[in-house]
Amino acid sequence: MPAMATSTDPLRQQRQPVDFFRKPAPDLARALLGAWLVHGPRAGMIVETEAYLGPEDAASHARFGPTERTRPMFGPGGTAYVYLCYGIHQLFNVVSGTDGEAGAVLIRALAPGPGLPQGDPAIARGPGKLTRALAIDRRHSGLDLTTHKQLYIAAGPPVAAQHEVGPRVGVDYAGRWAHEPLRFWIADHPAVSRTRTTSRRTRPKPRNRHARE
DNA sequence: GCGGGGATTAACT
DNA sequence: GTTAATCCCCGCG
Repeated sequence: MPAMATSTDPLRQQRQPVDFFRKPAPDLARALLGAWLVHGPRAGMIVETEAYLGPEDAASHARFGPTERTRPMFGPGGTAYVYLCYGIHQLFNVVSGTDGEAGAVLIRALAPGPGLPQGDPAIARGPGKLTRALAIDRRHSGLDLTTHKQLYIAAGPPVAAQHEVGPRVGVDYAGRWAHEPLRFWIADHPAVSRTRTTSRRTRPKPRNRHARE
């Protein structure tokens, strides 16, 4: 029996075409849940995303207009945008919409697939960790995911995953944009990052509060 | 040029 | 809950 997929070869046939990416970032962020991010022999299923909009979005790199770093964000949907965060971590984004219209989707977490160790659900949990797991870095920024031989997005299982919505992570500086519901994740999936802050499970003890004052 | 800060992570206390 | 690691981007002058 075939059982577990150990190769990305079958995913090659499922590559998403340009039209898939020609939608607003929030729509693409939802559509990417359950899809595969593939880099050569390694792949993971996308379980968590964030949408970043154009110059109006105070949390988006597009807020300063196109620069050398952010130019891919202003390109056609289906382009890769990879940048360095905190001087250490490479963060991978999928550009949304049409050429000239800024927007991108940050991939925040993957469930390990072909080419990755299956035993550790946290191997690609977190935007900095998944690029390391798939060996993606800034050299991939600007590549066309709809035609590149090694790096692309492939359609996932036909069943649409149940997803949840919340504010984006790490953008407290962005005023009202910090609160917009632009983060999407597959409900209860073990590979989703920041589960503690998300579900505020850290609230164990109301104990004896009636004794106050 | 210079200086502040960030779409993070892991290892602390 | 706090912090170090670490570096390039961006705005300003």
